[in-house]
Amino acid sequence: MNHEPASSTAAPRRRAGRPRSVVLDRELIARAALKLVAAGGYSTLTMSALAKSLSVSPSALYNHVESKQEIMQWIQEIVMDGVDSTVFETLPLDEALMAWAVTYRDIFAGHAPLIPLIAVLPVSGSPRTLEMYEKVAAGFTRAGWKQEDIIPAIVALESFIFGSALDATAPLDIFDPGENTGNIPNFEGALEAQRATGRHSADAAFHAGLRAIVNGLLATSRTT
Amino acid sequence: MNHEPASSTAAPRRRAGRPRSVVLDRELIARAALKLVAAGGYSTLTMSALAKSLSVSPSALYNHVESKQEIMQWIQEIVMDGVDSTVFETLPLDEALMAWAVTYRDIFAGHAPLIPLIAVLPVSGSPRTLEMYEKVAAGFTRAGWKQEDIIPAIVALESFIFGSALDATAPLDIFDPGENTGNIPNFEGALEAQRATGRHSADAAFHAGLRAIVNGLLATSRTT
DNA sequence: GTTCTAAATGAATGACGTTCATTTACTAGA
DNA sequence: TCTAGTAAATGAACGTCATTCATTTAGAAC
Repeated sequence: MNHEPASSTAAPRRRAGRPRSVVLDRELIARAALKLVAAGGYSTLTMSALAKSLSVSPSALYNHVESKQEIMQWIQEIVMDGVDSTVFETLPLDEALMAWAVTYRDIFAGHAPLIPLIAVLPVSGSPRTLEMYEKVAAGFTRAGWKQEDIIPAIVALESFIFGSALDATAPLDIFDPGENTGNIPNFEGALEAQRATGRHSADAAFHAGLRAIVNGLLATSRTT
Repeated sequence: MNHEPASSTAAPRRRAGRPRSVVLDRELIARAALKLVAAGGYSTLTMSALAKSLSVSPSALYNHVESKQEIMQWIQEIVMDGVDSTVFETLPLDEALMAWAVTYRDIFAGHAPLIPLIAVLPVSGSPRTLEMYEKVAAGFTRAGWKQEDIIPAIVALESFIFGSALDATAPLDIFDPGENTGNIPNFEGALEAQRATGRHSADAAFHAGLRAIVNGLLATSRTT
């Protein structure tokens, strides 16, 4: 992971404008947006706040960006770059999948608003995401998987990861039945027993689920 | 599934107003909202469109609703009611989980914008959701599961289901690498092989993943 | 008939994201 | 050195939202 600035479209060269100290470009905007998000969450990421943080007027951003969505995509690429997919080159498939999934979920738990976007976004716009897929696919191939089973396995894992990342942002007491108690003995019993373990239910669920899905996938995999 | 009107707070009785034909109430608003969504998707669900569909001014809605979010929660309850969780009373656990998960995903694939909401919403506000959890928990209990493992298993399954529902809304060609071809032989090979099967990759992934996670959970389950 | 009150009104507000005509100031070519 | 040409920034709009609020309306209760 961790690439250079990597602007797929050549960065605009200093040309003109006002007595500006710097000229906006993709990298600058994306970094500023990420900083804003890091400081105050996604609700503080507005075009005017972003512009202000760059000492520029909101409309100036539109010389470099088509829409706010595009900025979200830039952020997504940077964030995705934090996912460690080198593990597929060093670990056996099952361990690599587990390690990869853990970092993947942890990172996107802090960027939940990106998830509905990513799930629907063509990968063609994100070279780094493609690189990640390549490394994962290589891991499956090396383990002898049938080619046609690889994409579904990756997508299934990602679905679980994204769902778990969303879940990780839920409040701790999300399952508290409140006043609606009485008719739900099995659920309440399970809830109490889970509570007694002292574990975060989201974490317990993610790890149990991850083990299950990885084992399950490997158990049913047909090799070439 | 399928309950009566079920307004937890008593419905406001006809009291006064204008020469209105009907008085707004929770059920009426929720149904109108759902109808709007069914007709034009979530982007068409605005407070003024909703008000117009009820022949009322937007501000009138706020006599019955705290916020648009609350309307979304009402919709969520109705939608959740469509998930069939009676299967746990008739089928063995593994089959019941599969059947339940399939309807769960299919239904929420048509209501993706609800997912980020649900994942974070306290269940205390939704009696029907609690009822569903009770049925699922009962299924696990009946199969002899350790109580403390039940909640994590349910949460893991739900995470996978929600992630898959989001994924189901993605465009068919989401994985098309576009111009970024060349350095990704393993991924492209896997993609081509998957394409050749003629299956929707989202569907293939969901079914493969579901089988894997259910088998994996049952394989590692410790019973009482 | 007077009072009480739930409900509806419509005008106004304040965030947003986004557009556009206009201006600014650097660069390249004559 | 002068002159276009042009990337970039400006600020004043817009349109679309959700939401608020003072005011009005008209049944119900006594």
